[in-house]
Amino acid sequence: MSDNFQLKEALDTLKKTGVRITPQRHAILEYLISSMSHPTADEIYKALEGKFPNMSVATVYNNLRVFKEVGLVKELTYGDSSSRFDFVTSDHYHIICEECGKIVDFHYPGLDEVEDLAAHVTGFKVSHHRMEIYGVCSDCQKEYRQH
Amino acid sequence: MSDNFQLKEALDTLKKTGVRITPQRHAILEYLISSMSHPTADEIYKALEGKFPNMSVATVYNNLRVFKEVGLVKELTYGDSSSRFDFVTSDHYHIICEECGKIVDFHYPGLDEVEDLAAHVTGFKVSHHRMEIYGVCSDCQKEYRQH
DNA sequence: TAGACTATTTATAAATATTATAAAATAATA
DNA sequence: TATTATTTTATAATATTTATAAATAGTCTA
Repeated sequence: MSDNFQLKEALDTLKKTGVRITPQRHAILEYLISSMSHPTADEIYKALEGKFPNMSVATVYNNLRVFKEVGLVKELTYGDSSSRFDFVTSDHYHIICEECGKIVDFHYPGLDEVEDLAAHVTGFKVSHHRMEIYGVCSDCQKEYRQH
Repeated sequence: MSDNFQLKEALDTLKKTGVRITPQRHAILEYLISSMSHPTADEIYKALEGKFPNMSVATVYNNLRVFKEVGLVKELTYGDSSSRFDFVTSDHYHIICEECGKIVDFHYPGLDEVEDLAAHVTGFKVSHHRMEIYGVCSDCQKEYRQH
């Protein structure tokens, strides 16, 4: 699935849900898809400074909220100060390096069983879950060995 | 396991790790254990205002950090603005109501298998994971039906 | 026990992320 | 084209958390 296709689909979703496709929105989506990372709002802002010299940070926040509302983007809140934003593709989880902060995707079938048990025990009507794993990435493990 | 026993154990941990047991620390721990909730730093601060009229917010933050470092407390970062702090007892997870924000504990064996797979696929050395489930609690489900 | 040293608390200021507001600009619609 | 609604910008406001320095309390040793 190419970046271009993902972008087209995303723009389609916006059209369907009646959200205007402004140049800023186009650029933010494009960046989220192509960057292959999980940028903060500020990182997005800085990355697009060249193209949009007078874009406001508020615009980035506003549109990330809009994208979240139509389900194109997920907000990730880790311990650190600022949220990170992830373009939603398929069911994948994240593993996060506690040394350098790198976030790597990995795929796993999904934890339906846990959801079912929790629903049964607590009486909740479950909508979704969140899971991530923490550790030290191979690069940082090497670092450690050298010192 | 009574609150009192948990508190004693916690104080013991502090002693072992050479962390001084000040009245403020005692009170914060006591509150975390007895409250059975997942308070924010500010909630803790407000709850102890009576006992310690001139305690600083910084003290709450400082000590929560200290407790985290010795493993007595976990910091939970959800989407909302402020972190919540949870006294670590045993391996349990949280299910969170999207309507009223209530957080309920539930026990589950632990997701070692996911950790192993992630470690294998990504080359990370895994230390721990985080998982929580979102849904609507039974109270809020009732609310909905009435309106 | 006195004195020296260290850890902790307090009070305050600072940094930072995010949201709110109002005016200007842009796009959509009739 | 005139009107209306949406979006962006610029700015200010809010709130959480951290940093700093002085004051206090606790610990240790001579």
